[in-house]
Amino acid sequence: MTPTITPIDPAELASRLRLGVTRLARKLRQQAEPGITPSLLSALSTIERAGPMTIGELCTVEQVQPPTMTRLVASLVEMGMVERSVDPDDRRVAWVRVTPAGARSLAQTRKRKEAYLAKRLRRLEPDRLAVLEQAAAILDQLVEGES
Amino acid sequence: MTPTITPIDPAELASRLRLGVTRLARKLRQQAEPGITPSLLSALSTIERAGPMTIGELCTVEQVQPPTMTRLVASLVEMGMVERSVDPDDRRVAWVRVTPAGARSLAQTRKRKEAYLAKRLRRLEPDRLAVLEQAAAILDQLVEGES
DNA sequence: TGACACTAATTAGCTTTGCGAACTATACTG
DNA sequence: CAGTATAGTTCGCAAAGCTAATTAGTGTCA
Repeated sequence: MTPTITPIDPAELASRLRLGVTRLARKLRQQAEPGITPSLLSALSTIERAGPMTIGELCTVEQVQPPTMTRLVASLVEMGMVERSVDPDDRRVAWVRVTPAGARSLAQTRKRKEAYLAKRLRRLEPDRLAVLEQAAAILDQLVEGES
Repeated sequence: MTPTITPIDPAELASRLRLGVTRLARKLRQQAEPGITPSLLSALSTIERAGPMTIGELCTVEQVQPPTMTRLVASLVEMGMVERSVDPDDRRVAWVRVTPAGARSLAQTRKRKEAYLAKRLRRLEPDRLAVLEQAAAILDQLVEGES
């Protein structure tokens, strides 16, 4: 479908992709449940997926500076979603891990949070879904190899 | 390429797409030039693209509540990027349009702002670029038909 | 005409998220 | 042991978003 003969201009694509991504991100942000915000959810979700990890690792994955992550983690701890512990070998390091309550909340919350997007995705034809499926993987890589 | 036989689960895709989009949006935000922020640029860009428009129309396109857009437009006016005028037929309505200075700044700024993304896109193989090209269009539609 | 409802945009006040700079505590190294 | 490096934290600030309440202008209809 739509085989592209003319080479794609990365700058042009960057322009359009940036707009689309920014708007979708904004729309997703609006779907936040009361209590857990998108940033908190994103961090929590990463912690669950990547297992116990340090604040620094979290910063890298979440593309956020340390002060921001310190605050996000503090919120999650206060909510009982996450536990901190000091590394016995290097006491500067803080490990974080999801609590059972956190995992439970994550499952429920994730479902609701993504309902908005899923609802819209369900209206798409299968081949468009397939495009987005591939795009999701590419987007991940795009940000991953990072300085 | 990569024909998907198994049907794609929209919920699953929603999860991954949300993470990728959120992170990329965050990374893009960090590339802001001093002076013009991503939100301002997005609004300015929309005004240029969609011609003179009202604040309300801008809110719809930008997926933002009126108070937010009022503030963004006020900033743009203060910077001389945009001009406001009162609709003579309905004096509640405010029209906004890009000034020549705004267009100029937009061209420069856009180039720099998208350099980050374009730089990464250039590392991709053509067929991956093609996927993102299609994805960009789909993302636009996804948010467009909206309640 | 005058009262009432509706609409476009603004103002006010709050929250979240992000940053950089400066600091603390711990670990490493020569 | 002095100096340097590293992991997180605290502080203060700014941007961007929201809701609720307000202002100003339009439209309706009795």
